[in-house]
Amino acid sequence: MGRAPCCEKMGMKRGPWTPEEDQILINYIHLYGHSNWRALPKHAGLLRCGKSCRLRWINYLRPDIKRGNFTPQEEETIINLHESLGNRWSAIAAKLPGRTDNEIKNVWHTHLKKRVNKKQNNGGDTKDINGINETSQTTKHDEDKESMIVETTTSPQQFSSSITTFDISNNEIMSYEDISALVDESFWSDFVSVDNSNHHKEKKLEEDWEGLLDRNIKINSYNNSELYNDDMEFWFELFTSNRRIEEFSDIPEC
DNA sequence: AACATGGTCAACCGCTAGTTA
DNA sequence: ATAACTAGCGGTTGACCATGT
Repeated sequence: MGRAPCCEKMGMKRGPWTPEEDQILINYIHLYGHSNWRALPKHAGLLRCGKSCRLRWINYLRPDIKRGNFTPQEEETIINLHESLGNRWSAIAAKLPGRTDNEIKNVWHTHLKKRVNKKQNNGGDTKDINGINETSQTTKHDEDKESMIVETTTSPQQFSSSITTFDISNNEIMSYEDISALVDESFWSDFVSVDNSNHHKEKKLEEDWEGLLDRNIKINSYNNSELYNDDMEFWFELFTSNRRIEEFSDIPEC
């Protein structure tokens, strides 16, 4: 069996993502989900390979990503899990809500590995990692885990700390309400079960998307100072509203 | 001030496993 | 059964930044 080519190398853009590309990707996934990464960039109008889009979404754009420094508790968890799981970063990430395997891998190689090695060389007192007394921290640790999960879905800071923001709330570009207007109640169930032969429905979806894309590209006015404020409000509102979270959770997992 | 060095992290590469036709 | 394809994973790279000399 021959290895399938990752993507068409010719004409595919590489390197850091621009805010425009991020916005296109996030808007597209809001509308259609990501059932087929390979086809996604073509339909979304992105000059990226599907793999790159997937990585960008999973490691950076996903709404439940928790940004910022790892807490001592998280670091402790990583060290403990690494001891039992080894370099299975995705398995470790599964135990840390809002953290990606890539991020955990990075923090392991840059901080934690050294710390563990040092500890082992010193004879290793495993009770106090990062200056934390494990015994006294146990209950607090569990509480922190709980609050960590809540924060993951409610804190607007995780988005404001991100380099990239999206002006989805800006009326001139594309508000969530705009997207919702395009996406009626039955959209997701219809879309998820869409029959490939149903060209009419697909055509309509394409038209909706192209209209959205057109608007965003035409405007092409990135005023970052405004963007940050509006963006933060948007995400805060989005993730503090149960109704919206439910709607958002309809995006199919891959 | 200029350069060297090391740390950080986003993104890419190549492989494997799973799924579909 | 198997070829073709996709998603996901872990390792690696390279750009950028901070700090040291």
